Amino acid sequence: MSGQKISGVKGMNDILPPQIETWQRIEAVARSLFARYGFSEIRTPIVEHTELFVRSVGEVTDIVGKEMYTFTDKGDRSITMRPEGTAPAARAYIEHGIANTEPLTRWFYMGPMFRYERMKTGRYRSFTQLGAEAYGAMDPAQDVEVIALCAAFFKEIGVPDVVLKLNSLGDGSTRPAYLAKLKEFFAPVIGGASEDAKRAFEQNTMRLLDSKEEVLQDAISKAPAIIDFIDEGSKAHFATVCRLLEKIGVLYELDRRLVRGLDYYTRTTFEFVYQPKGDNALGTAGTVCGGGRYDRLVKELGGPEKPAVGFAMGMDRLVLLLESVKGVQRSAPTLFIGTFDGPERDEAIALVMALRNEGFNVDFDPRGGKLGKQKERASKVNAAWFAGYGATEAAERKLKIDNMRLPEGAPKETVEISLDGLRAWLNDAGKRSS
RNA sequence: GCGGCUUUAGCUCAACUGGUUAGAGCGCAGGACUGUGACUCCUGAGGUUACCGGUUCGAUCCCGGUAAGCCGCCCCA
Repeated sequence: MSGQKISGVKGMNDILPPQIETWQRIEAVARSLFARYGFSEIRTPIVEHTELFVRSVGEVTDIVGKEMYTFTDKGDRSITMRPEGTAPAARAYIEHGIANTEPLTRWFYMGPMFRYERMKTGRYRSFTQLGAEAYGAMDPAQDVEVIALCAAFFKEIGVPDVVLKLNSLGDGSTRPAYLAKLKEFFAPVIGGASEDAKRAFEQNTMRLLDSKEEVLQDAISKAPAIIDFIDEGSKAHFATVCRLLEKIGVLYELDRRLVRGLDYYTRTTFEFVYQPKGDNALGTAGTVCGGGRYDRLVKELGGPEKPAVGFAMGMDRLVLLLESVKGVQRSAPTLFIGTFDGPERDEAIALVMALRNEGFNVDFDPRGGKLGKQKERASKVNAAWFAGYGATEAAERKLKIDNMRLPEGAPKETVEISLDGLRAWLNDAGKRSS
């Protein structure tokens, strides 16, 4: 009957304190930075009609082929929990006729995505993406703005060792010719490869280029690169993207074999990959951000002809990465006030609440108890300062405040502050302790 | 989806080739200090050794299954 423990669903994790603070920091930096770049936040539902993803992401991709959480709702509709954010954003863009009200639209979103995959570090069934979409600009400056936004984000958040990889897939006009060449090239060696590779060969030949299979490595290194086949317009576009990136000081690496898994990409594609010198906290899940241009997606989904560029970042991976380089940081109160039983306790509590309402980070122990225990508690929550408030303090209208963050073996440091001067002192102490 | 590894207290890990009351550190709780003070000392509470079954006189240890996690492939953020 009762008492049976129920665990969470495999691959879907809870985020609890103190780890939540890393998430909130990322979210805060994102909101502020994206706003400065002119991007507005959108929120779309977790689920969409299955058809949306089949048509945009591509029928033969693994995402659509075997990784979607799809179910039939009570109205007999086929519904899918979104496996990515670009298609829902495009759907909303079309559905609300945004193209009719503004020629240029820049959006971003954050939220959970769902894919039924084998679990690994940095790869979950429910994962969170932070993505941006820019509609309406064909100019290479738009590609560059989006890429620069990513680079600025990594810099601001303090993620080291991410390198930008860049490639161009062309506008699609020359792709059939390229694919034919590629198939021809791999045909002699594909026989010795795995079933996975053979399936890729048939259905999604470009994917072979980032296969890790031993028998294919030699061929991969010599395989024709799509960038040598692309149309003149795409070539010029790509050259400008590269030139502008150099101009604004964003470092990149050309990666002739960079192909992306979703069907809708055209022209510029890019990835930010975590490549530290030592241990890699992400293992083989090193891609932290992937994006590119998808000039035909909006039209293919029934909208107007509108070019677009965007990217998606894996926030779970970002969190993992930040924790591996910075550890988990926990916010702490500036001042912890200890209370005594007696008539002054009400005053002490009122003081705590008043200070909080004025914007100060002040804590106390609502359980009361011995002052020693309260001070222990203050130490546990890493309070910067501690002061008892009892009969003496109430009478003298001043606090004796102890420094709780003294280095090992240092002499005690206690300051006496009048209640009237407390706000000014806290302002100063808050700045120094955070 | 394929191959390999792992699972002992809330956390990190012990326990000789299967042998009886499964340990430690951290954390948590209490006391020394019957309320002006924490980082000291003492004490305590937590385990059907992931779950189900098998072999055995006897299983944390061996075998099978299930679940969860990890590594590589695949895929991708």
